[in-house]
Amino acid sequence: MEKALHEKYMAQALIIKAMAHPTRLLIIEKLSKREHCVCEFQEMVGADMSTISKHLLVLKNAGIVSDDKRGQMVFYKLKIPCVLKFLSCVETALHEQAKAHWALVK
Amino acid sequence: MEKALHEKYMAQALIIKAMAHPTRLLIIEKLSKREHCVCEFQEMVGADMSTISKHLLVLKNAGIVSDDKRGQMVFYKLKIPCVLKFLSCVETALHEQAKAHWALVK
DNA sequence: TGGCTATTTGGTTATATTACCAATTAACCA
DNA sequence: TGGTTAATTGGTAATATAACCAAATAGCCA
Repeated sequence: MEKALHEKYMAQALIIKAMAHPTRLLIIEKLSKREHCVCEFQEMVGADMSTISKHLLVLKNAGIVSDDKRGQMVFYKLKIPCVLKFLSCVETALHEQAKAHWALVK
Repeated sequence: MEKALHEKYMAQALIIKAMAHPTRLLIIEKLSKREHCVCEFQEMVGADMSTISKHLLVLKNAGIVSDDKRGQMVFYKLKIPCVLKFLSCVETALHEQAKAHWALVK
């Protein structure tokens, strides 16, 4: 593959890879409604806070979320709302798959 | 996290993870124009054919592409075209990031 | 049938990702 | 100041991913 082209796909993959984890998808979906602090995600997910913090770092490094420290809490918000359209595409695909699977079973 | 919710995010992540690789992004983009056989991708990417074949398997397992054997060749085509909208979202985000970075440098 | 081509599968190794725990940093308040 | 809370960072171990080579499969044609 040509170098410039490869770098384009690398950059795209970086953003997409950042989304490719169940916990991070939950985070993105929650942030689409309103901003949240780290502790809120910890309650929702039930993992160690350091784990949540690292997931948020991945999203931040990819440019998907931004952070804002207020007092001792850090609030995160969604920077690229268009990723949600993609999630609905994925949801549709999953429904199609379920339907196709069901048709085979019958 | 509640079990049903976690499974929803797991299923979504499976599809997204399948996209999260430079070679597979190239494949998706090429397939958005027309179907291609494995050997065409090998030429474009320059990797071992077994590597390409495995990338295509990942996309197929995720339900993103379908395959069709005709003669000794296998043709792949895109099953979920809406993933392309997402790629344009990602492209826009990358441009924004580049702009923001440029503003800092100036 | 035997050889040629396209593709897949199996195996191995190197690298990346993720989760947890422990330690650190930073802000707040008594 | 000292203690408490929110969050991040560093370290480690388990697991997943990706690349290549070699071998197997399947279709074609002489």
